[in-house]
Amino acid sequence: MRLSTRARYGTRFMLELALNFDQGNIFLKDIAKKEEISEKYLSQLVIPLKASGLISSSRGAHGGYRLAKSLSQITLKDIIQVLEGNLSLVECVKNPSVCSRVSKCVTRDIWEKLDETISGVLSSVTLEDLVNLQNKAN
Amino acid sequence: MRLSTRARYGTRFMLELALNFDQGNIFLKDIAKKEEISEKYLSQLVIPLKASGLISSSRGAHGGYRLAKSLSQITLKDIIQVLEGNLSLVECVKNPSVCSRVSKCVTRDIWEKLDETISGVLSSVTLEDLVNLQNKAN
DNA sequence: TATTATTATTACTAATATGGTAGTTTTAAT
DNA sequence: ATTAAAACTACCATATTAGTAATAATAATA
Repeated sequence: MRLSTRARYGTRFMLELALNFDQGNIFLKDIAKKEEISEKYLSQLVIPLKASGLISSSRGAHGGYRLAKSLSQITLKDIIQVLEGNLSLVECVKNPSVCSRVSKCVTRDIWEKLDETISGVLSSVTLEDLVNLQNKAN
Repeated sequence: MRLSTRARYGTRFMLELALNFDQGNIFLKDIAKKEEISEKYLSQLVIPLKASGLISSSRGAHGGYRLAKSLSQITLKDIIQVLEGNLSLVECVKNPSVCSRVSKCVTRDIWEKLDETISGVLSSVTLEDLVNLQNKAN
């Protein structure tokens, strides 16, 4: 039950965009350096983030990335969902057809409850909250 | 962020022991058949469960497995912790020395909070609860 | 229009985790 | 002695994770 590096790195990338929301386009290269994440690897994570409409980008000189929504409109759930695909702890919760035992499986009910709890936490935290936390820490 | 098959299969194994708590030793083979889990694979999961003192076993004819504690004393957290090792979503939460950015990393605070939430849910569910759920369903 | 700095795309790779299978040994009841 | 079970040991195939590398497309600007 580990959070993937995709999700963790992607969240940190989004946080950096949030911290520089008013600066216009930010270079991926700069974020990679500041967050100590491989530039090439980060450039893979950015693809689904852009496709989902959470960020937008400009090519060429003076290009870069920027958030496509306001800080309070982007939750951790949005970000992690995009980077991990299915947020569910167990496949059968979202997709019951993968297991014939679903109807008689009590443990599934628990995993479902746990899924809901996790989603609740993740959707309650926005980029705005992270920025506030960051500012308070300094 | 998936729950491993180890954790899922192991939980179902423990639930079967709980459902047959008063029957004495239960054969792993029978549980494997009923739960449709590979017998050999299940026999690997049973090793840490025994080592942790959650179950005990007898060899030879009329051998088998049984719970080593009462139903209300075994939580899902106990089981999953044994089978997955570290319950933490992110390594740095339990083991800060793995990352030099820990002191300045705001996202880590969120992962820590999420860890606590998950632990709370898992430690609130006992085998007794699962048995009650199962009985109510029938 | 040539240059430069950036994102975008594609292809590959090494390491690790997952989900097993197979065979042998030990143990204990009958 | 036989039998039925757990215990132990050694593999193995596949998927996932976490990258690296090289190249193409794009857009500002000198």
